[in-house]
Amino acid sequence: MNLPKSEEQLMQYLWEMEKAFMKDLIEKYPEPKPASTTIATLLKRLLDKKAIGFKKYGSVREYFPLISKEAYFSNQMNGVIKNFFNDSVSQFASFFTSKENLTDEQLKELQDIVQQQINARKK
Amino acid sequence: MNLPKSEEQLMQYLWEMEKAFMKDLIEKYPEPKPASTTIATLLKRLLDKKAIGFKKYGSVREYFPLISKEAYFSNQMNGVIKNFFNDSVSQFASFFTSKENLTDEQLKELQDIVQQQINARKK
DNA sequence: TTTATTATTCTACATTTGTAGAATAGAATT
DNA sequence: AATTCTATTCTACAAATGTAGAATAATAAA
Repeated sequence: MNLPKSEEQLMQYLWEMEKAFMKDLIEKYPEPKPASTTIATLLKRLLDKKAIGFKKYGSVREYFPLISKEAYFSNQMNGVIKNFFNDSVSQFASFFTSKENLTDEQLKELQDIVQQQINARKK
Repeated sequence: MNLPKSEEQLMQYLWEMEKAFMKDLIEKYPEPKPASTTIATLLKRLLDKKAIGFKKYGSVREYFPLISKEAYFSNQMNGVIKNFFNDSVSQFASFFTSKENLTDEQLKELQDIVQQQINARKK
């Protein structure tokens, strides 16, 4: 699933809120907000793609994501890693740690995170 | 600079080759290759966007990237990190190490990479 | 119940993207 | 020189995307 920018943005809000009525979503947008019909269109397109679902409360719909942020993101990353680092995760990691402007603290954090992960696995 | 898939693919080849004549690019594509005019169109669009340039050899053009793979990729990543991890690199790293299906070896590699990076910095 | 408000669907339309045929120009080959 | 091949530009067009007005339905407020 690869969503266009505008829909991804909306998903972002929805992931954040977990579930929301249209009006809540509209509120999320910063000024200048898009027309409400624009948002309605996006919701409809996302429904068609089965990226979101809704539960009816009377006649009002409460929307919620059908694909998790994790799954979606993971998918995006795989694409990036495949395309830019011919599928080598470590090549990616290497690039990431050196080129991405990580501060020393962040690098240290990363070290901890990796260590934790390693510990968590050897059980 | 955010390029559409088809152009990104072409850039990918060009980054790999560093510089290339149109025919070399065509060769890069796997079967079924797109029509040569399709590639020509993409080259033109990339020229318009100033993502690539060319040097003339007689009447033949040798194309080359004007934006580096590093810069482009870095930009992509920043977008992803900003959108998905509200700008927190470590939050990203954490997600990456746990959710991305890293093998134990890859995780170890990552550990080394981080260590190296840390060493490289404390001069 | 009349009116104003909100949510949804439909329709519309300009851009952007993916793809490629037609036309043209220069270069290589016969 | 005539023919063929290659690169490039132009034009074209369908599909996807970004955006929103018009119409309609359902609800809430006057």
